[in-house]
Amino acid sequence: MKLQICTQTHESSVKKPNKARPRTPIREQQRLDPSEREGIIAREAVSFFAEHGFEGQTRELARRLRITQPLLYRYFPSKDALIERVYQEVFVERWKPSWEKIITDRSVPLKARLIQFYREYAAVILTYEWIRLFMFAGLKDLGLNARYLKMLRERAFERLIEEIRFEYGRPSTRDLPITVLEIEMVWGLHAAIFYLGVRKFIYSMPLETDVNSIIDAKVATFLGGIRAVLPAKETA
Amino acid sequence: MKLQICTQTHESSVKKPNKARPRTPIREQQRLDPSEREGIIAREAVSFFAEHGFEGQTRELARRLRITQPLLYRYFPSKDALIERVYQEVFVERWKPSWEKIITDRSVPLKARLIQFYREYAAVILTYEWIRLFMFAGLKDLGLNARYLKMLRERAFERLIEEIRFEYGRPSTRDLPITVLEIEMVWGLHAAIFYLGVRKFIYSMPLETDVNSIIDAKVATFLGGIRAVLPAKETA
DNA sequence: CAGATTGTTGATCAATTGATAAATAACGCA
DNA sequence: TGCGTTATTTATCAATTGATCAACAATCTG
Repeated sequence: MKLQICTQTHESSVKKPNKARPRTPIREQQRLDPSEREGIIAREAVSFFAEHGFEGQTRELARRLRITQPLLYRYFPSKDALIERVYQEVFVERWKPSWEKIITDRSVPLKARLIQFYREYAAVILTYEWIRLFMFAGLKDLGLNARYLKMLRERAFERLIEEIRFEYGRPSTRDLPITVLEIEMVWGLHAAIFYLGVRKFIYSMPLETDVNSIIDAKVATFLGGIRAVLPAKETA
Repeated sequence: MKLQICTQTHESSVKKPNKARPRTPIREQQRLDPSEREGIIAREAVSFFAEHGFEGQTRELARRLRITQPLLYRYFPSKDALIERVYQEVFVERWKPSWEKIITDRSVPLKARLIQFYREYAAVILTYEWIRLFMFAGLKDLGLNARYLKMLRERAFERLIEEIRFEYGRPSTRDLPITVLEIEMVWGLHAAIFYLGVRKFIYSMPLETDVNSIIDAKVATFLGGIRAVLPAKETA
């Protein structure tokens, strides 16, 4: 018997065919356009599965949506299909192609590029939904995480190392493959940022520090440290 | 009317009283001493829940143990009690009090102490069971993770910072509280190591490098970096 | 070997839970 | 206003799943 909190977006459309139902102003169930309903379900599913994991029950999700459980199956053929949509919504849609441009824009100093990229990237992944869903997905296996990280490596990490090589006058990664040490350094930086999200959204430990300043510091340390593991300058 | 598949455990038990069973060396069901059975169940539960999460079904756990599902309830009053035992087994039993001595033993150079501690600590937590159970517990909430990390901070991190302060001639943490920056540096080191386990056991990404050498490198970087954030030397 | 003790199993319950189909009702259109 | 379309609900199924209890049987004791 919970308060009928209106879902902010629809209640106004109610008075559509006039008639002015002077009844309780309480939100009524309504018929929505399929695409709109589907979007609402998908959005709520993101939040729901992030909180409860993929074992969360469709009935409770429906309750949060203030619809009945079978209606979910009108829009998604199965629970797995809904989860697939959640992945799409979070791990694909939230990737910004502009990040790749930031990294490679040599008109900007390298350090500034790194800071800008990691700040923007952190703003996306350091959220309750992203961090928890990524972890839930990993524990469930599925190749999702490996696939995502492969993309992250190709689109961001490898370009990033190429830029660092260039900055310090080292051979291109096309001529001299990325070394284990180099990629390990990048992983280390990534770990530091990602772990902030783990502490906050999985361990429930409030961060005592500003994320951006942590990122700035980590990037500075990173740049200082990676020089030591770069391949030698092209001799002769 | 189900087929009476003999549950592999009894058919041979027919010829009951001893007599040197030269029969197939196949595992026999047997009456075990309660304490022994309990230990076996607890051990398998650790492995089982680490793999499937706490939503893993008691029936499948029982199948892995080659016992029937109700027998679990002879030794543990509920599934939650069994899970509680799993926590105990992994997060309490595996903590080594000797670690605290390693950190504070000033007859050994600081860097060597740090390396020894983190190597030993990593050997314990960088396991399939530890990493995954810790993450499952975190996602399920429960205060477990916060409690564990509080202990880790008190028993290890704070002593560690005290030793670093001493090494560099800074005021004791008893006189000057640990700063946010200091503890954040330690978290960073911890994150780097922990993330190795996440990559391996949650993302299923094989590590290409020796863990110990990574630890050595991280500790070295850490020691170099933390000097910069230590409080000023006691003046006058 | 008889009888007691108790570790173990088979049967079963009640609550969940993903999924389906028929009934209901809101909306658009003539 | 009446009718068709279809978004939504009600009712329900079948498989799961944590938990209980009486029956069974292995081991011990006298």
